[in-house]
Amino acid sequence: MAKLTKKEIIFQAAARLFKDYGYQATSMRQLAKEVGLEASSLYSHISSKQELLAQICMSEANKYLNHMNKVMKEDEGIIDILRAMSYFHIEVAVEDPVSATVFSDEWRYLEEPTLGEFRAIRKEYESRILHIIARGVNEEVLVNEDPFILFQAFLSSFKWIYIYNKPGRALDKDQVKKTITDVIIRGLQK
Amino acid sequence: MAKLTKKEIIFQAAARLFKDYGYQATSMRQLAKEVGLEASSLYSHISSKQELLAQICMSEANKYLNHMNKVMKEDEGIIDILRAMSYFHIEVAVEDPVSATVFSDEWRYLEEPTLGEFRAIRKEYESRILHIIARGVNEEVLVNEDPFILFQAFLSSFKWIYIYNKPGRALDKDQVKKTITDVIIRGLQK
DNA sequence: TATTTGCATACGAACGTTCATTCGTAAAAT
DNA sequence: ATTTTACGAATGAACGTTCGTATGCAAATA
Repeated sequence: MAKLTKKEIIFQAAARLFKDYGYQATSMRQLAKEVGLEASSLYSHISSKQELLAQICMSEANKYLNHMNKVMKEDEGIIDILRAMSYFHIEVAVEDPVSATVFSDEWRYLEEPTLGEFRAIRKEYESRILHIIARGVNEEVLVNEDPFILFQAFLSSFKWIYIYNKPGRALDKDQVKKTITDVIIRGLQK
Repeated sequence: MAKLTKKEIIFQAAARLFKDYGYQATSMRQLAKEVGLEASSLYSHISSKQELLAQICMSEANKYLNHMNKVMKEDEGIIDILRAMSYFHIEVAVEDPVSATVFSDEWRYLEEPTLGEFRAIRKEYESRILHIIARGVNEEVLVNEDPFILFQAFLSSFKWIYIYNKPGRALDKDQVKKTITDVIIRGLQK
């Protein structure tokens, strides 16, 4: 286990608190207590509460986009691409449910200009998935329905995972990957 | 259109603000401005901010539970029950996306004892769906996978709808009902 | 006249953040 | 080898602001 800097410890604790209580409901004093400091001492390591949220959200957003770039390059069939995307989403959700939750639920408390950057990355990412699905519909690999609805159905399949992957009730990663991916692909396929 | 009392107007505005900004990030002064009052005047109609959240969440929770009771009584086949549940979820999400969002995302800011009551209703509701799905697996109507995972896949299908049903981008209700229900049922079915 | 509704004002608490200062350590200078 | 300088880390006090809410009184409504 690599030794974490205090700054990393703070970010990690912040992510957990943001997930458990929400960004707005988490106070800097609460965060300070969590890492064994006074509130003011946090500012020796970070510049603002907003910076904490920004870094968590942006690094997570880039994680998704980067992976997308890898998968798309391999130029496989549509089903294979969707399957790979599904596996990756579930992998992230199970391995780092804390960051995934903050990324998913708390990004709306980002302020400009970070909010704009976040939205741009997200839009880029989503429009690429939408495009793949639209192609799948055109090529009659997927069911002949509105691609946007299918796209949302696809993405929403992964949204519950980080929420319900609680300690003591840990999900088997491979089982979730297989089950969810099979269910959604079967649902979308013609 | 029935004429709304001021109290109803306040609740409606509160739900919209809670949805747009979150419960914690919505201030009573903001809400007051929304309904053309001063903050203090709100308290002639309601007793607390928490009451607003409580009533919105609880009435929505009961809505789901009541409908479940109707559907279950008819004692149809498992696929028919799941199909009816899916239609109902989508109906609610499209018709009242505001309350549905608050119900779905903001309930965690409920305080006791309302939080406990809410959780109880929700648990009752979800365990019944889970039970149906487990039966479906046993009777080999649904795919032979962990019922809990299938249950989550089912419920998550509806979570995106209220979020993306924005003005100017309204979704066709019947189309969404048909598409989403078909996708999820096909995915779950053996 | 009695009751409801709205307002101005005020409250204590909590918020994120800044500030001057202290402490311990490690590098630099003597 | 000893002293000086520099610096990162941490602190408690305080800042201005905003929060949800209470109170007392005026205006509107019944």
